Amino acid sequence: MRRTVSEVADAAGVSVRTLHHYDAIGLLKPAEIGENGYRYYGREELLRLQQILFYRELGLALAEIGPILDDPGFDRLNALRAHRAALEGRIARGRDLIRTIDRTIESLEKDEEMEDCDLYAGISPETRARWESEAERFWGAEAVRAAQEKARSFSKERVAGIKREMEEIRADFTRLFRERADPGSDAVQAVTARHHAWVSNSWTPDAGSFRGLGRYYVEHPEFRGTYEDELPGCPEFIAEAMSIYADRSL
Amino acid sequence: MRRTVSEVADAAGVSVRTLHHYDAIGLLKPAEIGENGYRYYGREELLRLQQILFYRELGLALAEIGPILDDPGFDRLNALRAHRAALEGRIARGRDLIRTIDRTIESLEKDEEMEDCDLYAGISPETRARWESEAERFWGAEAVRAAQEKARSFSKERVAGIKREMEEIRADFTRLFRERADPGSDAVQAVTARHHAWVSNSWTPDAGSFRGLGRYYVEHPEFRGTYEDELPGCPEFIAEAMSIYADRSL
DNA sequence: GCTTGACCCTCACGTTGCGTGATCCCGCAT
DNA sequence: ATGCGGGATCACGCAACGTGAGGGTCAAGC
Repeated sequence: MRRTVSEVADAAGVSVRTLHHYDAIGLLKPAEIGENGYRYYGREELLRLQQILFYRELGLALAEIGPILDDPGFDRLNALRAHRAALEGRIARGRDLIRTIDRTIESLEKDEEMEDCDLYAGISPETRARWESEAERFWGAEAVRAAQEKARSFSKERVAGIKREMEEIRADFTRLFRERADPGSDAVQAVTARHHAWVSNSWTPDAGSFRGLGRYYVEHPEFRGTYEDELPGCPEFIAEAMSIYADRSL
Repeated sequence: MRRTVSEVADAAGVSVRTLHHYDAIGLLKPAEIGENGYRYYGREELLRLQQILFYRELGLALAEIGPILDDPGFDRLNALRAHRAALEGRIARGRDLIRTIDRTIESLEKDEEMEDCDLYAGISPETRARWESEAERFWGAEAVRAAQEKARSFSKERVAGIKREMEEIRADFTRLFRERADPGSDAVQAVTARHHAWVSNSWTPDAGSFRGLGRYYVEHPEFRGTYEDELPGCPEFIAEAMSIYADRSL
């Protein structure tokens, strides 16, 4: 019932080197070492390896796994909670980074293809894909496809007009956000109503259904999140991101 | 206008060692090196450092930043998109890990405080806090506080009855999930109706409002996600997680 | 002119979790 | 005897610096 390194390695899906390493740092010692110096592992060690891999999978450092397995009275709960909190922090940070990257991408694209007369010019393919999947969930794939079909038939002037109007509403929202206007105020209501009317005129496949409009708008690059949810970033985001450092280094 | 290492380091918020390192790997060379061997930086280098820090902040590797800054024709868009995709993968993985950790924590707690007669016994403080904040967003802090007040006055028998009923509904849902029952089927409708009725009787501060019930239930440890959204994990999740490796190593 | 303290330099090892050789040993089949 | 498919032990390499060790330099006060 003794297994060699490669047998254990194959069975557990790790490399031989990994077993050597775990042995070297004292995390998993072989049950027995032959006269020839060979490492031999038993059932006990296999179970321990399983647990090691389980905690490793959770992202715990090898140095932390040893104590957890060795001390039965170890406070696994707190160890896990701490690790969980760290993970949440990393996720939140990752989301921030993605937002910044999206805005960077959009800015770069704006610079590059200013002449593009597409309705989606200046909006990253990622964001556009998100919009579309959002819209499909609310209105159905059929309705969205029909709307896109219709949009393709618009004249250049019509497209330019729509884009301008969209820009105006965007500018209004930006101003309100900047001023941290009360969501219940008349000014916000007016812009929201104008936005809703515009969306229903220009975009909504079924004008009768306003469900999800808020969330649809949520994904606009400038206003990510619902109105109550989160304040938007500055449009000159690159300048803003740079200024974090510029403030200190100039 | 020439700055020494520590001046630049203080201004940019990095360490002197970092500047040494960037010099060593050729990412940021000083504008000039004095006869004494001192590094002196100019405005040009400060701007470059800003950009380096900007991209570093996005999580790019130093080895990737050099080419981006040096080659004006470099495809920044694709570099950023690739990085974005990597970030999304990391986030998704992080969420999976957190779910597994939550279930592990809950299981450990179940083992430890089985005798706890609290309504929330066996549910992690994290999950409970999420439930509460969810509920507050739907019903308002006032209503939730009142409901908790009322719950505290329940007799032990009443609490036990509620928990048993909750367990039954949970078991029903689990079975349906396991069988991958059609969300529109009568069986699912029946359980959902029973659940709604139970929630409205036992918990809903305002019995007239069912808004958000779905999302409320979503956060139940066994069914994370809406019904259409995501299948639940096995209750004996630890065994399941372990079996990933057990299959291979036994 | 000398000391002092703050600042600069260049090694060079430590961190994390192994991957990837290089070189040598062991047992079994031909 | 020979070859091959395992073993074993170093030991360097990776990313992005942190952290001393040991030793020159600068500006200022005495």
